[in-house]
Amino acid sequence: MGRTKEFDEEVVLDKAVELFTVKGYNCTSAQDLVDGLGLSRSSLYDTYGDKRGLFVKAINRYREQTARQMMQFIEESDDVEVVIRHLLQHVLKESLQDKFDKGCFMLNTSIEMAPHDAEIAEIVNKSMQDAEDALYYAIKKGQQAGKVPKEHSARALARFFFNTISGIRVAAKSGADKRAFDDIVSVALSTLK
Amino acid sequence: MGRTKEFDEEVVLDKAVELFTVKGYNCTSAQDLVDGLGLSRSSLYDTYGDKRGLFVKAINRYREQTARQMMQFIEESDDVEVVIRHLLQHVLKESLQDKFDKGCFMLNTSIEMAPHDAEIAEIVNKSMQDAEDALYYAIKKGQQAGKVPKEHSARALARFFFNTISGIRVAAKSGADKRAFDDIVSVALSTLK
DNA sequence: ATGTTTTCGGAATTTCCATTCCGGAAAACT
DNA sequence: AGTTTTCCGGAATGGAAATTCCGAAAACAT
Repeated sequence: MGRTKEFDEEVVLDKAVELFTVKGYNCTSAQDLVDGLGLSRSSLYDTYGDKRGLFVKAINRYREQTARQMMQFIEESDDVEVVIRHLLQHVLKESLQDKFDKGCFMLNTSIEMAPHDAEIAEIVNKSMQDAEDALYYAIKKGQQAGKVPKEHSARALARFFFNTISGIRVAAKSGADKRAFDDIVSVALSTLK
Repeated sequence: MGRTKEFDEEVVLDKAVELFTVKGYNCTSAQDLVDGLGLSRSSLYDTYGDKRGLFVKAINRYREQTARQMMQFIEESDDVEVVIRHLLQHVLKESLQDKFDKGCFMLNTSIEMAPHDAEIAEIVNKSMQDAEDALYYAIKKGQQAGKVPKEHSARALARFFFNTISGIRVAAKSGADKRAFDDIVSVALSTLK
C-alpha cells in the first residue's frame, strides 16, 4: 500500500460543483480548478481523467443531492400546498443568498452544455424529469385527498410549477430582487386555490 | 472611395444571432463565424473589431427586434388575455419549431455571459426589464378596463408571466414536447380568471 | 487608363488552455 | 530502515482558437 489520498473526493466534487456553477464549463480553466479544489494538477488528472470527466462526476453528484433534497420536501408534509410553498421559498432563499449569481448548476448546464453533449444532456433531462415527477406525485396525492382542485391535471400543475422554478433560477442568474420573486411565487401559488 | 462591402451588415448580424444562439459565445469559433456569416476573416475583424464586438452588436440587434415584436403583440388587441395568450402561443410555437434547440439568445446569454461581463449583463437586464414593463402596461390597462381581476397587482402578474416565458425558453433548450408546453400555458393563463 | 482606397481570401502568428511529464517528498506498510 | 504508492509543484507539450498580416482584386475618381 502506498500513500493515501489527502483529499476527500466528495468534498472535492462539492467544490467542483460550486466552481462550475459560478463560471460554467468553458470559463472554468484547469488552473481555476487546481486553485479552487485544493489538489494538484496531476492528482486532478489522475483521479478524474480530464476536465470533462470531473464535470460529469460533479453534475451526477449534484443530481443525487438535489433529488434527495426534493424527496425531503415532498415527505415533509401531507399538505401539498405547504410542500410547494416551502419548496418555492427554498428556491427563492437560495436565489437571494446567491452572492455570485451562480444560479442552478443543472439549469446552467442545460443551457451551456446539453445542446452539444449528448451524455450530459441525458443527465440533465433525467434530473429535470425526476423533479417534475416528484412534484407530480405530491400533487396527485393532494388531489386524491381533496386538497387541490382538479381543474388542472396533476401533471399539468407539476409541469407548471417546475417551469416556474426554472424561471426563478434564470432570474437568479442576473440578480433579481426579493419583491419580484415574492410576486412570482404568490401568483404561482394562487393556481392551487 | 474604395471597393464596396460585399455583404449587408444587417443580414450578417441576423446570421450572427443565429450562430451565437445555437452554440453560445464560447463554442462558436471564429472559423464557425467565417463559414456561417459568408464573409472573410479579415472583413469580420475590420468591421466588428473582434469576436466580442460582433457579439455585442448581434445582441443589441436581437434586443431591438424582440422589443419591437413585443410592442406588436401589445398593440394587437385591447383584450389583455388575448394579448398574453397570443404571446405565450408565439413563444411556444417558436420553441416547438426550434429544430436545433437553440432557445432564446437573450436568455442563453444571461446564463453564459452576463455573470462575468458587465456590459453584456446590462444589455440583457435592460432587455428583460423592457419585456416585463411591456407586459405591465398591457395588464394595467386591462385591470383599468375591468378585464383582469385585481387580486394580484399588474406588476406581480407581469413578473409572473415574464417568469413563465423564461421557464418555457429554458425547456425549449432541451426539447420539451408540445403537451408539456400546453399544460404550462394553460395553468399560467388561469391566473387571469 | 491610372491611382487610390477598401475589401477579400487565406496564410502566418500569437495567445491561451488542457493535458502530460518529471523530480522530489510524504505517507503507509513490511 | 526500505519499499511502494501516491502525493505535490511546476515545467514542458500539444493543439486549438483568436487575431493579425499580406498580396490580389474590386470599386470608384480623376
